[in-house]
Amino acid sequence: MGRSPCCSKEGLNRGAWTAMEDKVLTEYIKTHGEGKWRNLPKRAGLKRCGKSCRLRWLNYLRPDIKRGNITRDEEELIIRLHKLLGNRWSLIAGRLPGRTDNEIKNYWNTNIGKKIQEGDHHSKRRPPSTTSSQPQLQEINPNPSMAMKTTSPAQTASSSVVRTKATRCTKVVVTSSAGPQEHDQSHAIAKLHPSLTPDDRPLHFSNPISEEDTNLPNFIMDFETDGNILSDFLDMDFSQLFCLQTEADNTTNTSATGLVSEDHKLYGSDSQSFAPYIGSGSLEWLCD
DNA sequence: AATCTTTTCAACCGCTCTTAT
DNA sequence: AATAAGAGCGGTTGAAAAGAT
Repeated sequence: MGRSPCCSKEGLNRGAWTAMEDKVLTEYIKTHGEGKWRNLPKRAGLKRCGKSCRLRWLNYLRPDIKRGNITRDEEELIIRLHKLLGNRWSLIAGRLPGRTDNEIKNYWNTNIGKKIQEGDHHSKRRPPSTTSSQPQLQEINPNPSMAMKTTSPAQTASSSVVRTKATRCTKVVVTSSAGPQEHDQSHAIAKLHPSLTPDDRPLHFSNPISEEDTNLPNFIMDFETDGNILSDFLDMDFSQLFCLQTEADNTTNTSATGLVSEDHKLYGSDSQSFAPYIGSGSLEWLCD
């Protein structure tokens, strides 16, 4: 049986998108919104497959895309979520505001996965977040988007191909030390939520899982036995996880909301939604 | 400076899942 | 219930840039 192809593919442009195509697509979506991808190219006057348009929009043109290298915190989060979810990149991406599944997948394949394979991920402590070829641009460059991506469609009026590739940058002096990031998040959380009791602990999170005896498939099966729990879990804002230490360092009498760093501004402020799970120790396995 | 090798990541492909009819 | 269309996902590929020789 099989499905009919999403488009004839004949007479369609393929490969890298031009600035003009980006502009047309962006304008169209601004006016008409997302969706109806199959018909979109025809309506917008693009010689592209609908799937290609969707991908281009989701992975590059969307206004909320976060530019720049994956940060250490993001990498840790990816590793933890991957431990939990496996290669479900879209789910993982859903926990990292502004990051796309494709970006995370690529990052995993080129950095984390490789490290793990090479066995230099043994040190459970924070791995060198970025490989030698991936310095922390966000900590160095005030405008990471310029370092990471080339000109935006708006900047290039021509219809030349937009080179969106990141430029590799290996010779950078990183001034910030990694030391303070050796965080003990559960400690920080305990400081933030001293009032939480074991009664707050949801059933399915009551047994922290050590790295050694985690049988991931079984664990996920257990995890998924209660769809509501999983749903709630995935609704949490994991991005707040790596905000907590900083906050604990900065203040002891504020709630988990009202985070002020640059990244924090991007995130929602409902860390309370998972605080009960973490504060009770239920998710300490996620924090190592 | 030229050439080769490695790395990166945008884009493609094929499949599955969801929704509409 | 069956079928098709639409949408989304994850794996893979290949062009281009950077590094090595």
